[in-house]
Amino acid sequence: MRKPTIQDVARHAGVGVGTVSRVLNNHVAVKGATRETVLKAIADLEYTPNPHARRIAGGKSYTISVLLPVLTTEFYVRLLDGLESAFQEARYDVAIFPLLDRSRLERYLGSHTLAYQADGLVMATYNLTQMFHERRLRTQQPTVLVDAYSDAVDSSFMDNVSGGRLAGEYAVSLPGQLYAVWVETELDHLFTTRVFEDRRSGFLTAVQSAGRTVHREFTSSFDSLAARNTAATLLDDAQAAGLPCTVFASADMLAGALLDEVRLRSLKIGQDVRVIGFDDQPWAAERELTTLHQPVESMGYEAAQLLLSRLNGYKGPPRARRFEPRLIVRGSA
Amino acid sequence: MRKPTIQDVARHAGVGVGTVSRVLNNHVAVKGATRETVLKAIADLEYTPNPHARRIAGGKSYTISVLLPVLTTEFYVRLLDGLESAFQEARYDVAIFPLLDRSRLERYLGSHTLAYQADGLVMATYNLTQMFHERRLRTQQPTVLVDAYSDAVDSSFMDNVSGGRLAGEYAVSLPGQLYAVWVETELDHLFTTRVFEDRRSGFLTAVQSAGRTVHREFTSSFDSLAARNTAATLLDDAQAAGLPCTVFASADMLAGALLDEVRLRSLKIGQDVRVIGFDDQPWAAERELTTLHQPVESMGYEAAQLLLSRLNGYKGPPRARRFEPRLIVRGSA
DNA sequence: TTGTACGCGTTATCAA
DNA sequence: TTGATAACGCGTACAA
Repeated sequence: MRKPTIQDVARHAGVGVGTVSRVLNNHVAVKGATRETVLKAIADLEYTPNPHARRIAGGKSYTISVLLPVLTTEFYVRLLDGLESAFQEARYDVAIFPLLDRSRLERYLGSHTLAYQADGLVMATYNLTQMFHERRLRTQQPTVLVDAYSDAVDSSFMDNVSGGRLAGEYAVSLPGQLYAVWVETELDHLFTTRVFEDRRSGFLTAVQSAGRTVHREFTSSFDSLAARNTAATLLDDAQAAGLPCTVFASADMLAGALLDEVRLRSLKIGQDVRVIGFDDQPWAAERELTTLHQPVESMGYEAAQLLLSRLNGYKGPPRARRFEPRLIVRGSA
Repeated sequence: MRKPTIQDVARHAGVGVGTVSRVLNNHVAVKGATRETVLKAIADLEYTPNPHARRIAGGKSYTISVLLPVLTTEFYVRLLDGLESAFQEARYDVAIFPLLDRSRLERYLGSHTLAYQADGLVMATYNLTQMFHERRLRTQQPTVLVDAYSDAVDSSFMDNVSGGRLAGEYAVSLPGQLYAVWVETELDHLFTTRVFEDRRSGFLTAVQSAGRTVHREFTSSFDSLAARNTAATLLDDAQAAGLPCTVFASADMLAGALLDEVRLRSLKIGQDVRVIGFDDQPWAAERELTTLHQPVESMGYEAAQLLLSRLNGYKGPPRARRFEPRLIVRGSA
């Protein structure tokens, strides 16, 4: 049997196709009763609109491209949840583009591909808008940054400076020397992010305001081996300098490595060594990790709203939506 | 200025729209001269066909969904190169779906989304067809497996048994004890792959045929920290048992960790410890790693061809395209 | 070998 | 508030 069309629904409901379309798109000018009739007909026939027909009739693609780093972090799953729920409400499809390599990115956005057809772009973590200015990308769609900030386009992001500050303020209230571990910014100047610099500057500010200093800082790449090595080096230093100590690990992954290493050395977490993470990964609760929780879904949802308003014609200057992290105190600190 | 349509091209070339369409779709019945005229008009106007209009007129989506594990390996970049080049020739768009989590997969394929609309599915590495049988996914599109095998659907894959055998045959020709490191198969029975079992069975077969035995086997998760730990444990054992030894590391990443650890212990690579990897990652050449090279692009290209033939109506039984790895001998063994 | 005309399933417009 | 109908841009019979 053929897939039902809007015509079938209209006939079944005894109305015109225009009315069905209006119901589908939540137009105001539909009487409650007829709306019900139409909705019932849609359910009866198990009708689903043909997206391609919409796209050609509407002159839009009703598609948003989301450019994502290739990382299996819970973070991006949650971010997508927020983005997708907002776009779904507005009947937009979401196409995900993993940022596998630079040449692929240029190819994707350069020509007649799906991403190019998209009505809007969401860029997560990396601010790729500089490529636009370099004229390497010709894309002109409305763009929103999420988990990143720029004064050139709309953005929705966590206040990482504030997160660092919260960590710092809490850290100085604890006894012992202060340590910090940062994540190395990526080498390619294109795929770069400022979140770790921000966390650092917030943390240092708080520490200085309290008249304290950070005993030693470390930098590690975002990699479990590097994290483990860094944790070992840090603890060597701390044990030599004398415990207790408090470590701000600017990502839960780094904090996890520290927890491992502390256990390995039979030291007491939350006593000899206090650890503050960042992210509140799903495992953070069971490992009793004190960390900063980010409202990731909200951040995604809001980013989507910013983009949707542009698609609906909003022309104002770039807007920034700043979200605040929350310190979750658990056993590790 | 408005985006040019097929009408504009026809007018500019002084032909009918039908002719332009035929040129676009490589139909045979077009005279060489008129084809040239049309092509020139297309170039002059910088015309690009509207994919949505095609989709509705043709009744197909001209889109292929590729389901990929979220791994930044060179492997998947190359695989996509092969897939995309084939699909592009046939004027199909490719949508990438990162396998972020299980629920997202179900959502993607479950209803009115982009993936569902696709004319065909490519599944890389993981064989998700069992979900279809469990009726968790209702998708009925033609499907092809790449880097995985199943007798239920078309597949294009490397002969990992043969790769293991090649490694084994070479390994037994070298002096010293034999070691092997395997990659732990994932826990979730859904996201699982047989490639490492296959490499193992091929390797063991070759070793046994030569009347030799593997001194000790290790298993590591696909993670640089675990790889490093495994490398250390292995070398402890090997140094105690007496060098030289030969190690088959079933993935270059594992081999790389071994190389690091060997250097750390001031042992001689290719002399005290011989290492054979698998994958031929870009860095393998400069690190002088003996490894197995996979024709990844070809594998992707062929997978695409298998799927395209189904889309063009081919109804035969599932076909398997087997590719052979090639041993690249370098300094490490 | 080529041009014309119709149909695909929507949205948008306009008159009722 | 609604229904009829004209686009939207392309593929494809069918006729020439």
